[in-house]
Amino acid sequence: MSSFASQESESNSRTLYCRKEKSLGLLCSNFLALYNHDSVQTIGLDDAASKLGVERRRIYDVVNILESIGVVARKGKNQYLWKGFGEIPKALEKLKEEALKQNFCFSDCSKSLRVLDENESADSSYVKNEGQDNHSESSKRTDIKREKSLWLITQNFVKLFLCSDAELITLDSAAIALLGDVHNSTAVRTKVRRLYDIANVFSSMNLIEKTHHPESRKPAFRWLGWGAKLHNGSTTALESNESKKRTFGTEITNQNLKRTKANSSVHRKLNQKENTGMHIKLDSVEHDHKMQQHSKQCSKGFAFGPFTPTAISSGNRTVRPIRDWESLASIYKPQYLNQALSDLFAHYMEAWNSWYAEVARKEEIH
DNA sequence: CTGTCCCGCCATATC
DNA sequence: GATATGGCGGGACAG
Repeated sequence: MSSFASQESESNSRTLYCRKEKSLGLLCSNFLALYNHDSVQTIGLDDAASKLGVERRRIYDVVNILESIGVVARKGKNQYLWKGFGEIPKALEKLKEEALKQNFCFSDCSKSLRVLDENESADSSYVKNEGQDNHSESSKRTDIKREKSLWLITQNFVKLFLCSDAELITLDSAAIALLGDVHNSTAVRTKVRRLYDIANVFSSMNLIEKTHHPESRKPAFRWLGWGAKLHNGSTTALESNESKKRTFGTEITNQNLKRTKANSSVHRKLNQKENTGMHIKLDSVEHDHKMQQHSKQCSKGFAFGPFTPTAISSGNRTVRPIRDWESLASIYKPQYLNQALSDLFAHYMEAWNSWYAEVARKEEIH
């Protein structure tokens, strides 16, 4: 059957389609801002989808990524539990232990190590150890279904950072490392797509940061971590302070505008899946240069103001009243509640504040 | 052009 | 059967 759903792609839908407004990172920020309250216990997927103004499929993406670092946990059908950011340090610690245990570390320069990874032949001793409390509530035959991509990829991606001495990782190298097959270009491309998704979510949480290699100009990501970036490699520590609370504001809510799709051409392709066995092999390791200045992206999602859910009508009306630019500007002002982070970016904030004050003054005069 | 990555088809798991 | 979940990659976007 042919479904022409996009009829009104005439002059009406001439609207400015902005890809950024639909990004997973923004959606994640909105999601976090929506549920990061102490009163929140459960998260309904339908509720989230409608409140955030996105289709359900996207909620799965966000939730799966967040689940892999402990922020949420699956409770049941359509239901997730909000665990909070306090779980992140624990989750990261566990991931690191796991990674070390399974030889996940890669050194540098094309050294391939194996990661014990189960094949689908024998599904037996595969426990997900979900939750930091390991009490007797396992061993049910509720064996976790093959935790496929996103959840696993995310965890492995994190492990890559946690165990790597390289602080800059390109998505290509990560994909190859997580794939163990340098040759299958299609698989690598698909993996890279997923890594982009994850990277967007992590970037919105400031777990990682996008940069470039010093002179390679190649895009790469740097691990920021959740807490303070401590230089001495102290393994323990990790005093879970609840003060590490970042505010995830929402700038522009996701809208329902659709990308102008030409036609729903039914193309099919036999797919092959061949991601079993993992070889860690990362190269292109560069030493850290000095922090380059102002690598902030144009749209920081920090805000301190109250979250304003879309509250758009369930249809595709998508009328969002744009506030005045002053409040928008205030929203754009970076806000770090974390002490170390604010320390790190103090000069940024200073520069920003002075600039902002100047602009405000001029505006007033004007 | 390359890099990014949104969208949604449709396979699969689950009810 | 219906519904919930999410793998996957085409191809639109951004620079």
